[in-house]
Amino acid sequence: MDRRQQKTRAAIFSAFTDLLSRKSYSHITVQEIIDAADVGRTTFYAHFETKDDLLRALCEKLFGHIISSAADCTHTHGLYSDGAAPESVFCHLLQHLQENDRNIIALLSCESSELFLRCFKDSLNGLIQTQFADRCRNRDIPQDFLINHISGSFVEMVLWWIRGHRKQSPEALDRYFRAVIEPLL
Amino acid sequence: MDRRQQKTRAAIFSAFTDLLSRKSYSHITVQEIIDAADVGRTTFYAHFETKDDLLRALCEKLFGHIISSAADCTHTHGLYSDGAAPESVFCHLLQHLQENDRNIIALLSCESSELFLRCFKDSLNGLIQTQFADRCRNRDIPQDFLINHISGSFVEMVLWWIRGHRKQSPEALDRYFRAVIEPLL
DNA sequence: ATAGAAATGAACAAAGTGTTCGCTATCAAA
DNA sequence: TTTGATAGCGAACACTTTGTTCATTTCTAT
Repeated sequence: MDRRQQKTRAAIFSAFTDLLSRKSYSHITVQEIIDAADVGRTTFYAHFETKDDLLRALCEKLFGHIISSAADCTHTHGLYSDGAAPESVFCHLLQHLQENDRNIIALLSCESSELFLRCFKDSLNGLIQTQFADRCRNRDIPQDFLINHISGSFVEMVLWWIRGHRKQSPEALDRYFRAVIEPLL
Repeated sequence: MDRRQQKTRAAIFSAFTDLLSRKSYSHITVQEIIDAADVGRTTFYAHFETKDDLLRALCEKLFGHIISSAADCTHTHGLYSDGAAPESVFCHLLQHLQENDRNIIALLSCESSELFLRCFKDSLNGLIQTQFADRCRNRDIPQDFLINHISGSFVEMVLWWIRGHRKQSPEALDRYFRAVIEPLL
């Protein structure tokens, strides 16, 4: 791909992320993004159809990366390394977040975090579904209820963690999470 | 209060709710709300400062009602005195939703449901805190983690339920939920 | 019946949207 | 190094939306 394209695309993403940390999505104008990214109006619209399209692209980039990275981790380590090693997909995800992977934390703590959280959960749901399908054949609770419960409460936990300024280590959080989830498997 | 005020306020809420079922919050214009509610432009701005203000007022009305009703239920036993009396606050909340209380379902299933879900969870958090504060102090899991886990996964469950077209009865849902939550208390 | 409150519609400036057009700068490949 | 193609630029565009003002009409509470 043309270097120029990459450069403007990156500038737009960066400006957008930056603006999101200061004001809500709906109050950000395309004009502001253009000004902050210092690109021509025409250039913006050559890359993205609308502001919504930009948001979609950003979500895709962010969560596509983090989820596929987590999926890779399960191929090499398995979903849980029961007992012995402290490594779980959840811990892996949390560590990625802790490292502020691609400024994802900023987006999950911004005023419009719902947008990203919802997207995060959707991505996560797919991951959990493929990885957990066999493991949660649980008594009288429907499987998709359980899948939803796991991905839903993981996302809610992340939000709680971030809102509380990430005082806990990923490992501690992982312990808490497993304490509330593992009894169900 | 002046009847005219109540009437326009209701007309605006109704039009807004109606529009939300068809398009996303950010794509709804004040002009559309005005047209749908059939009120003057000046009248709208006499009632609400902005579209955001209208959203806030709507959330307040909806969740203020449902939560305080649930809180009351815990004090007044015999509200539903037949055989299928709700045994938990959760069941009570679900039954309220099932009765499509104030069109709340429409708002929780609309394109912009994140906005309402987040507000729902915030209201719920207060309720859960008062209800469960004494019951969940028995572990190496922090109490506010647990409170967040409960309200968070309840809200996520409601979303799952609504997205799946509410096939389960409130009672069945309540059983599932208690199955994943009660082991922790 | 009337004073005060509420609703109305027209008009307004300001800001934002998404598009077109002609021009320039940059790139990749021959 | 030349060259054709691609990307970016900025001005201008017609358009919509916003939030406000103001004079006027209608309703309501007492």
